[in-house]
Amino acid sequence: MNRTATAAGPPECARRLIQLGIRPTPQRVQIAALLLSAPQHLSAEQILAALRSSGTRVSKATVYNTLNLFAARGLIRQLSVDGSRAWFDSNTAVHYHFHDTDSGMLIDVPVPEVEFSRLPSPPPGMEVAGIDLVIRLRRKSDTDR
Amino acid sequence: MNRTATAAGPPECARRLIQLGIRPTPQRVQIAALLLSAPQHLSAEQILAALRSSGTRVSKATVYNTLNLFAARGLIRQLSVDGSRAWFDSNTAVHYHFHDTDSGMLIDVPVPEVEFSRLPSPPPGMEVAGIDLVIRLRRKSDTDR
DNA sequence: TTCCTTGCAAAACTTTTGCATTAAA
DNA sequence: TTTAATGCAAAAGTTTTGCAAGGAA
Repeated sequence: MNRTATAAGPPECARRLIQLGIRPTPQRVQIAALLLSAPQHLSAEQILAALRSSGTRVSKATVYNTLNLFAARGLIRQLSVDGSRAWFDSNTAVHYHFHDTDSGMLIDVPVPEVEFSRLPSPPPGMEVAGIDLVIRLRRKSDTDR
Repeated sequence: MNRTATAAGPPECARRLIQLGIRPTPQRVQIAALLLSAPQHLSAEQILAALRSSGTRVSKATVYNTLNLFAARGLIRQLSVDGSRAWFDSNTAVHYHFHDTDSGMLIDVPVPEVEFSRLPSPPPGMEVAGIDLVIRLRRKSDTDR
């Protein structure tokens, strides 16, 4: 089973939604097609703007409802890298992120590029549900080069 | 120089604010004293409530202004572990976190408990400003034990 | 018919801002 | 006297909710 985002047209998206038990309404299929067209990070507002400018009729509430639904079913992943807004990541494979502090841009870091030689054991009765790693970047200052 | 939060009364807090070039007004000293009384994670609203219930007269705007100021000067650290609100961490030493997905609670993970044997190099012209690691926890389900 | 989905507006929540007032250097 | 900090309320930004209307099963 392919868990990473791959280019997918609306028909393929509709199929994937059905697999997840999600009724493939036009709005949902459009949102899925946009997100899954490539591995990327989009905000709710960006998705709303993109859909509307491409002629899709959709409301803000539906965008949020749909994104939350997709995230709950594991089709996408919600990220909290800065406090200002949520980012929705179409790459659901386990991976990490670079975060450019200046521009706010996110860049995927594939799993093989990070290796933990030591991790703490979770408290009793708890288990690890996932690991979020954000490597914060800043522009090199001229004096440092 | 001690960079970790340590129990500190108002006089010691005032001294520390002055060191950082921050004028030690009563509100600022109270907020610092609350946060630095122990390593902990507090939200702006929690801080406002705690100060008011202890008799300190302070406004919401001042709490936010002060927390942002403290974070900018490195006295505390702002965390984005869930999208809903900012958490302010009085432990400014480099460290990581456990995050209990159910309760929302945060637990510090000291640096020695995590070891990276491999990390990606930053893109050209960029340097690493910091690493945020959040280990998300969930209650072990009964069937798993 | 029955259930689910959508859209719209309003509400809720967190955080920031404008501005008059107050306090400190 | 001059600058900086505070408080209040309003504004701004993001996300959620209530509810009527529409559409699919």
